[in-house]
Amino acid sequence: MTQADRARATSNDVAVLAGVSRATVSQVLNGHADRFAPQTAQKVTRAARQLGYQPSAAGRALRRGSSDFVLALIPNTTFGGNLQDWFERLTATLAAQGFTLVLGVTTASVDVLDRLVSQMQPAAVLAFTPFSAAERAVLARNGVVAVDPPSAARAGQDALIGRLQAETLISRGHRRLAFAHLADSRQDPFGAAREDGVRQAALEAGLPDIEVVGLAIHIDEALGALDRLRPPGIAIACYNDDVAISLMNAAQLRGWDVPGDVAVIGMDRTPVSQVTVPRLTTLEYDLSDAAATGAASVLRALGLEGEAPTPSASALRLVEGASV
Amino acid sequence: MTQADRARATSNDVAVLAGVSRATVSQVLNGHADRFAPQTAQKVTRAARQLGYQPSAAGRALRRGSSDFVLALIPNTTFGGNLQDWFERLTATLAAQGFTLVLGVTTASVDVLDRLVSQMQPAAVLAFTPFSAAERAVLARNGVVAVDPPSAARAGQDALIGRLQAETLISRGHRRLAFAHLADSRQDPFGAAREDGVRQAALEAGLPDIEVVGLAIHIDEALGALDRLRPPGIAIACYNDDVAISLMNAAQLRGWDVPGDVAVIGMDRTPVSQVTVPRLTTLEYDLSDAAATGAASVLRALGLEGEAPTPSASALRLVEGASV
DNA sequence: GGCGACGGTTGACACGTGGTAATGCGCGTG
DNA sequence: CACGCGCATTACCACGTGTCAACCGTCGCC
Repeated sequence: MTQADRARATSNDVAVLAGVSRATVSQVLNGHADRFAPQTAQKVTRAARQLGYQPSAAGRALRRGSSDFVLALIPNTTFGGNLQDWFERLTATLAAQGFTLVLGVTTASVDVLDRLVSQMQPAAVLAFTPFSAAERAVLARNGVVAVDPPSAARAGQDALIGRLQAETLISRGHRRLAFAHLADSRQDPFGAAREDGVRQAALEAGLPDIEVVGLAIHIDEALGALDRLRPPGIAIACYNDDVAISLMNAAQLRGWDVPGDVAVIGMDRTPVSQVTVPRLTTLEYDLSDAAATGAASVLRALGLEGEAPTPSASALRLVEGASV
Repeated sequence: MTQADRARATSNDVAVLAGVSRATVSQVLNGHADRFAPQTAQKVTRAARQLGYQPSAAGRALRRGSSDFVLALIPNTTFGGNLQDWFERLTATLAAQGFTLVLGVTTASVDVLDRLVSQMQPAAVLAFTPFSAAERAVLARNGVVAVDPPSAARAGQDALIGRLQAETLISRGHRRLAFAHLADSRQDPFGAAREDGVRQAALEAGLPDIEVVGLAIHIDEALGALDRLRPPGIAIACYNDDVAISLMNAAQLRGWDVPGDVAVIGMDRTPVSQVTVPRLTTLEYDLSDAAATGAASVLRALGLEGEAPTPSASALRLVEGASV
């Protein structure tokens, strides 16, 4: 009732209310309740709840040398709408373990990251794309745990994406397959694994090896890439929907029919991909799966519980359009 | 050279190197340098620079009750334009005043914000969209400065956007103008001001009042909205590029020529907007302007220097396509 | 009955900072 | 020459937390 009425309650307030010393409060609330009599621990937890006690982040950070913040570096790509979903789930999972998620942006200069990390002293830094050497140095210098994107699981997931794209194309009768990368490799961290997934599926189906192109989101590059693939009769698995839309429009400019002459499948199911003519066939990725993976990685890196989740195709859903 | 070689330097390290007491260091570095002999102050600042001294955020926060973090709440909308650029500039401006920018995401539940704010005790919270009552309550309870979006400047900027869209359409000879909102008002916080901008420009040009539609990014809604505008001979200023692309594709499905029968102008210059057929005419917004506005608002709210910047059209650039 | 053992609890310290009361010093004046 | 006065510098405290060594009471054992 009077919870959180006034200023923040300190561990001393809890101690007074529970009739024990502050040291007891600290130990009970930090996982050492077994050192005390059960009724003492209960008194403490009850008092803490009654006061709505939340330990001061500043005090904790000062004493322990690192905060309870987990810094997630979001890539430069535009925010998909489902980022919010991802963020909410990761926040909830980490909050259950006492961590608080905050966001940073990966910038060209590491100075920003340096300042951010040295100020916040986060418990861990999580990224989607592999850390650069400079970034890794900054993190090491500040003694911060760097949580790499779970490359194994991630690669497995990406291979699944490529495989599913290829199988969709093959099931529609296409026999000459290609993979289209996003040219800027900085924005295409998952392309290699997806390309491999497409290749594997093609080989297993007894098709010839796939062809590979790369393009930036620019109509001239899309035209060039399409010409190199020698339509008609080409089926292209694309790194993302933007690449797919670029190629689709290039095909229209060249007078090729989609999907008759050029088949295209994307990835991400961006809103725009569902208003194109023809509507884009693409894959939707349930980010809650990625959130679980990310949270597990963080917890494991911090030495807490957390099993390595296996990549599951259940997070991938085929969005049927008319481009294959 | 040996700067930042090992662990963080403390104010004590600076004091030892400068040959003074720690309190002297604190006062000199906290704006009370005039209380000391010039050469003493110089010794301190020199030693601090040599060691790369940065005061511990935890220590400061513990002592002062609030941290030097500024929390920016990014809206749920797809963040058109270059978030990275905006983030970098705002970070730089705030860093010059000793503040560090971190990002949070606005979620439906305020619990996330509550936890974030109570943990971080930020110096200020900055948002793009007006705070809800619940959010404001959370901030007030935690004694945190809430920096409202500079609605006046923001509205002025949005009015400029609408005006520029309208003027572009008018200059191409279009006489029946419309504005297309994004249906989900939660994702369309700036639509009203932009619609007004279009309307004003139309009235000043002696044209009839504009028509207004709203649509989600879905082809059926786009078709419905287009039909309500009774082509041919309609020129549509759109809330963003996604809306514009949707309407362009709807026009193609209905057999209307773009821009002959239906003219469309977007906003944001998303990558995809430049590979459409025809290429979309749109506006590009230099986010550094918004960053300057945001930074000034924060500094003013914190009682520091900062003049209110006026909205300038210089931040807006017309990207010539072939859709008008 | 004395002594060691042991579980339960607590005082004391350190983390790094910012501010305030007090100290030392030098210099001018009576 | 002594005294006081102003100023540069210093000692100390508080912020809230986590942890360790030390303490205390009780029990078992010889």
